[in-house]
Amino acid sequence: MDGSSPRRRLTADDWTGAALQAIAEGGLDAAAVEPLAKRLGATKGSFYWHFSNRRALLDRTMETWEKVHTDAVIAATSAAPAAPERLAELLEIVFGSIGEPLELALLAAVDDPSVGAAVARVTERRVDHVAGLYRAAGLDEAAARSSAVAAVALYLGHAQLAAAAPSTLPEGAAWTAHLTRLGELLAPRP
Amino acid sequence: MDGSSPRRRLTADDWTGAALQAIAEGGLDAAAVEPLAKRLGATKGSFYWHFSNRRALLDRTMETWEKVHTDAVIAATSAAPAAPERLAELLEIVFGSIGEPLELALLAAVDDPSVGAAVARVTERRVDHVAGLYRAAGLDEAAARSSAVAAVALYLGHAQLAAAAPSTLPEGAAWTAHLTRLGELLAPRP
DNA sequence: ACCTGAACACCGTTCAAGT
DNA sequence: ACCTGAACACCGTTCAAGT
Repeated sequence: MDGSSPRRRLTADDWTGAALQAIAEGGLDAAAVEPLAKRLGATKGSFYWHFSNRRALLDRTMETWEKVHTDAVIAATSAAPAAPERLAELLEIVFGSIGEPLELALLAAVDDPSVGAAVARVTERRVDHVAGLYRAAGLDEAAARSSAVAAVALYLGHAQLAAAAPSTLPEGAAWTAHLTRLGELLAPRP
Repeated sequence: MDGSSPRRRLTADDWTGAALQAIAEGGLDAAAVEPLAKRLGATKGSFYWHFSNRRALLDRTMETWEKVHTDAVIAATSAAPAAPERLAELLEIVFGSIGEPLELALLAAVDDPSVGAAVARVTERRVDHVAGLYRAAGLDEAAARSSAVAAVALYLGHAQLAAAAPSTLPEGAAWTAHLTRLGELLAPRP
């Protein structure tokens, strides 16, 4: 009986952790100071000791997400040497992560400045990374970048369809395979 | 001096019109009852005569957008007979509309139930329409649908990149042409 | 029929006061 | 150093009262 219930003193990480959980469960709006305080068994006044305002909380929360999530994805896809065969593998990993509640909630909330900026940074890193793979597969700089942007756009659009209009999506492994094949098609070479 | 400034009595359409304008300018949050009332020179009480609550306003606003926007796009792309050559033309029209402030604001606000539902319905219609074009181009039902979903996903993702990380996008007509070419590549046929 | 004005709830923010 | 409690502003919502 120690790490579970109402501790007396809180850290900033307690607030960002609660925020991430709230966002995954109820969208960005759920990360409101008063509800979070209730969830943590504290008062709003306590919050304002750790953060200057709600915006600061969201910024710090997105920083955390950025580090944990992006680094994980990039690490997972850059462990082995870059090669044409790795392309399909990477895209499978990327397209396979579609549907995580937190990521869907964040994509749906790019309206918000903190979320929008973080998603933009993460997206840029993804594009860079995928462009590197296309380069390693033999494309020149410009073609690699165009193909990478198209691949990431396809991924983002698919995630949005999954979130906003799931009934439109074809189902099953055949569709995933189709998407993966598309990722390779995006590169304009015979 | 009649149709311009502070009329005495307002209609529901005045409120939805003001809402659309506010959303395009400042995002969904800008469509708040009090600011809209100020913009229209009325009180919040007046709003609640025309609508039961803010949600009802957003629903009706999205209905308006749905009719005006989608019908326009579909009409513009279904006037001529469906044919393989029309595919590139349609995709050019669709990809060309990327960047309209209102559409970007709505895509960024799919978080909201009213906006999310409307965007979902519009997206489904777009998929149906594009699938019809792929069928007319010779694909069978399943392949046409997969290709249509992929094309729309590519469109949505591109719009999201334009909104959230514009600096990532390659520039100019060459890139638009690349996208258009991709739309055709999405259909798996030699 | 359409609108005003005052009221209340909820959440963001501040701050004096407590431990 | 960290937190409570009361206060105030802003926006959503209600409603009695006006025209």
